[in-house]
Amino acid sequence: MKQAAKARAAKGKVETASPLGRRERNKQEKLDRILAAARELFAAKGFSDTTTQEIAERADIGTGTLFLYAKSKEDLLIMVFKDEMIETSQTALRKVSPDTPIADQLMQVFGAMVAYHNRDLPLARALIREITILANPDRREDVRSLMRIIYSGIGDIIASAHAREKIRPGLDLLLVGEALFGIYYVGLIGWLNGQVTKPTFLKRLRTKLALSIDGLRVPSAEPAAPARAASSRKS
Amino acid sequence: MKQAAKARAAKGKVETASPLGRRERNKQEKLDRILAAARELFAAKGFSDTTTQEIAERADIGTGTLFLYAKSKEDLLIMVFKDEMIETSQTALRKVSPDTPIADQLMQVFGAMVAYHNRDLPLARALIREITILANPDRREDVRSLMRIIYSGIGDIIASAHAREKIRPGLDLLLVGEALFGIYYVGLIGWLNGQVTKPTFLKRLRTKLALSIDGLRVPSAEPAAPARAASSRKS
DNA sequence: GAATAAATATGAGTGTACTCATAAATGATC
DNA sequence: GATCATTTATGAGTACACTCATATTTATTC
Repeated sequence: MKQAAKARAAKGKVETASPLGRRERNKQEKLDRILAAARELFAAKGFSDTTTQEIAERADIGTGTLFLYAKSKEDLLIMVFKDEMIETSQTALRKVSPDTPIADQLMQVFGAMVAYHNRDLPLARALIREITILANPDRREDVRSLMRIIYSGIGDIIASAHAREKIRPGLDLLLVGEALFGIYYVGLIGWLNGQVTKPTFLKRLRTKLALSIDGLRVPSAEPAAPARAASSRKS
Repeated sequence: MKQAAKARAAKGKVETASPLGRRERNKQEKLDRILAAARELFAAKGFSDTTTQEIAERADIGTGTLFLYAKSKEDLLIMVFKDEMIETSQTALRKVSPDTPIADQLMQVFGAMVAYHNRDLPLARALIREITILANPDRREDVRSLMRIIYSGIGDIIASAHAREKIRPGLDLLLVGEALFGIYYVGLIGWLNGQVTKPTFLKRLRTKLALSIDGLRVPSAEPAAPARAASSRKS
């Protein structure tokens, strides 16, 4: 990989030498290489110490090409993070007994996320970082896709729990998704802030979660359309 | 102001012409000018369309000097925003009758914040934007001060309500602060996202707030030290 | 296989937040 | 008022995310 990039850089434009240019490879392959490069570099050097140049180089593409596949550097992060987050939560859920109450199931998943966060900060911070998109009104579309990812991951959990009849039918998935994300977020702040210890945080979290789930009303008038994206993943 | 800056730019280094250079002014004056310049420009052009060069020019200082008074462009935003947010919440609270239940008082304050947000988006977005600090571990100190601001503002509200005996003594202020901030945050996402209408959001908010306040347990073992910063503002 | 159109790739170029070596001002001591 | 030390100011310079005019490949039609 590195060698290929170097060769390219040394030779300048390859025109007649290699009949197999990089363009015979299809878009998916290229995207895969980009994401792999990003994942490796983010994990090795951290997000802010990784430059888009480096990612492009490692993926063996031009600088500009990178931005045909991702709208921004942060876009790359969320793409990489998405898979890991969903995988983490689903792996955690698989270990939980079906008899466990829903609140505890969610706690397990959340615990796994937290553990993952501790293990691999540079990637996990993507979620928080990406939120900055909110500050830029031109990029609402990105926010929507971010939320779709989050709802998708959390929605899967809820849907799974629902299939085991541990949750009331008709519960507004979106609402729970929001609450869980919000709790995750708020907890993170307090935690990083150093003002709340881990056990305290987890205790509070448990309380809030129980409240959120046991106390929620099902909004009967609303069709709850936005949440459908989450449940349509595997139905 | 503009003229002064222009004159400076035209002449280059002013050495003998004006015996009253800018250095006779003390730091506070300079900071005030910087914040005023930032406030005006952010409001007029928006955050991202305002350059640090412009702010420096309007404040009649060098580019580098700006960064002696604020660690970053976003730092300026949070400084400007802090005052307005606290003022907004306190003004709102002043209009509420003492007989109003605490949940409704909070709702009033929150409504004022939302109204403010609608009225002056560029500044209000600072709060969300500043959260990006979390992504940079070198700036934990900044996060702490941000949270102190938020707790301070919300803490004042709670403290005030508490003085009117509409809230149980011993209620964990920090917890409520977290919850309110989290709710604000989550609501904002859904709102900007266009997936939740304003009335729906406010209805949900009311439900959640009631839950947070009526359902919370007071953690008796904890001294609740972090919340003290909020109440020490005026005691 | 020539000609044309459409899609995709490229990297030098651009804008801007932030830095840093240098300079100026201020204060202290004699 | 000369000398040194400390604080504060400066703007040209730097680094890096992202753009855009141009080039290259692929697809299509004859």
